[in-house]
Amino acid sequence: MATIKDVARAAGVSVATVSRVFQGSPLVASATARQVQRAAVCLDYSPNGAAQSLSTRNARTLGVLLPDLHGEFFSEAIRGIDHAVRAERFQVLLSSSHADAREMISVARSLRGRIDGLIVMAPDAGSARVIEDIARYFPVVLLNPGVRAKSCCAVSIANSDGAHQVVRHLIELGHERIAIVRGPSGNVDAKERLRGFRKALRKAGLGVPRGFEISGDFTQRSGYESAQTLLGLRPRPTAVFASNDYMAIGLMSALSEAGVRVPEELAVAGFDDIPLAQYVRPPLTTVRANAYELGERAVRMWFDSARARIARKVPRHEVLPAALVVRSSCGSGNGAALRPSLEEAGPPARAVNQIERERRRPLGG
Amino acid sequence: MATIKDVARAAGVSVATVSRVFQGSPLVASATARQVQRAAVCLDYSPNGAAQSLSTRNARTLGVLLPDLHGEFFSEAIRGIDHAVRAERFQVLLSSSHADAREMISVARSLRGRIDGLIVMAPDAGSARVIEDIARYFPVVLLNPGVRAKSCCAVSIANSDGAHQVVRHLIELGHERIAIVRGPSGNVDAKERLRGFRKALRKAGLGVPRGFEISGDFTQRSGYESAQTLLGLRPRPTAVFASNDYMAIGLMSALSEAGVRVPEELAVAGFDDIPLAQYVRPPLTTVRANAYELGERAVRMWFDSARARIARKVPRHEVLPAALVVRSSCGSGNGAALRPSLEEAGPPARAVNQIERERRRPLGG
DNA sequence: CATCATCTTGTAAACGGTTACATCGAGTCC
DNA sequence: GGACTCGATGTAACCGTTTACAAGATGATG
Repeated sequence: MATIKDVARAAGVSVATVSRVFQGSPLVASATARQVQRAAVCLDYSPNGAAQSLSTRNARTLGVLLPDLHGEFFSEAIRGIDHAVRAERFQVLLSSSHADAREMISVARSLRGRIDGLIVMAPDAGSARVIEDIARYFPVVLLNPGVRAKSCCAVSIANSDGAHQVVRHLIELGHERIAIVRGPSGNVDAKERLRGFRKALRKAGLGVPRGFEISGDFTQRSGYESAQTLLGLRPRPTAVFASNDYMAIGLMSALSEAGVRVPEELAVAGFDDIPLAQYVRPPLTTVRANAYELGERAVRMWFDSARARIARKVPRHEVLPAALVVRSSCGSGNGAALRPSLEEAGPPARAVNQIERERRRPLGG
Repeated sequence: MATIKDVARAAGVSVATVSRVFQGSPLVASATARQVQRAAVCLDYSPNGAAQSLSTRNARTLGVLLPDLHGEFFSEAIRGIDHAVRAERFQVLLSSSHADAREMISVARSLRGRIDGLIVMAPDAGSARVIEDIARYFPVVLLNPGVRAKSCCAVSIANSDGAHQVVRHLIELGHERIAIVRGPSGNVDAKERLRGFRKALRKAGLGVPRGFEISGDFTQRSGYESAQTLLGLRPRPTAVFASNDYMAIGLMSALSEAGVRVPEELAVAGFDDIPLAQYVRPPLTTVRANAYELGERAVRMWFDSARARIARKVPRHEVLPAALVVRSSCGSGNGAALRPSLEEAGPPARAVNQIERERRRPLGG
């Protein structure tokens, strides 16, 4: 592989000049620049990234630490991250499936010199110390954090508010016995959604009967299995809020097998609005949590705070609004209505448009 | 940030010794090693990756070039890649959404010095030259290639065989008018699946009536929209093979809206066996293309060929068997039968077990 | 013509590691 | 006790860039 020296020799100039040419420096005479370029092409040269990183002390790379990347929520988040990162001509170094905190820290440390910063998704509570530790090495942006790490920016989804909206929607439809399938204990999203659920019921003066908070772990299977518990409850709930779409879909699948009609006998709602939510039967009423945008924003926030080195003392925390998406799995059923959050700060216009755009054209038109 | 020199000074040794300690070299007296370790912990030191890469000429990083990472197939593939890469204590540098060949090449070049090799997913035909070009820089493994690039290893899915199996299954169920919803033109997977479809019909002595090959682009929406075309066909097909699961799901959604019963009035089959395929109603008969394993194998293949520098002249090409997964969307309908390929080389035992393991437990047991 | 500013280019010192080679003690052997 | 071996450690060159600084060329200016 050709190095900068080879190019310099071939072009009859010094390495400094070659380096300047490749950085588009205006200090090089255009005739010289042309010569250098010719030599570079001829030798098939391109600069060595490691050497550049070492010399300039930046890697033009952002690290991404994820817990595990199952499912569409993650893949959408990564997509958002990738696009935003690429817009800055940076690269993404991805590392996922971190079992425990120690492993996470050791991976983060091993990235020193290869990345300029880190996007960390740590949905498990109790990792505050881990984050603080990592944040000593690089500027970190937290994705959907439960942990309010003091030293870094964060962007999260309005979990509690979203859950609140969807449950209020159920209540407005006349439901009074509403159950929830919870997410993994320890998971912050799950916890917040549960909080929103309870708050909505409390506000409406409804209680949560014993056994109406069923445990789950965000997998389709756990949704599927929750059906059994659910159908055994007396009095039976008339509606159920699954803490994410995967569980809602697993649940509906089980209900269909058991011959329980949705929404007539049991209304089902989810959370996340994964792309498939609109394609299951009946289409799933859910809460839009835009994973793509979540990733995108996190990256933008990172660059913002990297550019403004000053005032880093005040880490920002953005909350992405969640929007109720009404389809027919809860029986209100025209499959078209969309109810953006009214409580939410910030204009929901964007999300609405997005949803409008992706709506399927009616058949047989 | 502490450097190796700081540690050396603090421990009262030379940088060479510190370096040795961090590499676990046996040449260091254990007392000295302890001192160094203490100093390192104290200074919160960890080695600079860029410097290491520069010095050793390896980056312990594999690049991954993807076309775009929509949907679960990609996220599963990445997951497989990530796991396999991590098992070798390497990192993943991810770069996706490459619009055109030029961009792909320029990104690949810019990675020089930061990666040791590349996994490239290039489902568009005609990129052979791009690949060859990139392969001059690093060892490349192709993921699901249509292009038979001569200079690099590849791992792909038995697209044609899989399609052949599923269509034969339809034929065995008695269907004679079978349509296909095609994938994007130019996409190699799509092309192969179409080939398998045609072959199965030809073998059975069945023709493909005019208009029975409907165009699509692998998106749910295109599946949804294909319903309209499909229902307009005379004579109407009794079964349809959608070239991937997303389209099959979109299609079933449209059929449900149009009041067409699946599988009674129209049998539907897909391809990929994405996790959700078993949770839609009716559960989708499809072909298992294990994306996770695809990614995993690609990485393993890369390491194999990296270790055996010799005999690189003979790039291997693995084909991952595809297994028919019979659920009820085609009407054979016990939702349990699994028919592994009989034509397939290699033992299908593994895939079968996997499918068995993930089968949902019956409700109310 | 000497002086000076301006452009262009080169020299060489970082950047933070790795590692071939040299060195130095302490045993071991005869 | 000198030669030799062997294990532990240090010295310094090298990896491929960037960049502060020096320096040479050129043309303008007084």
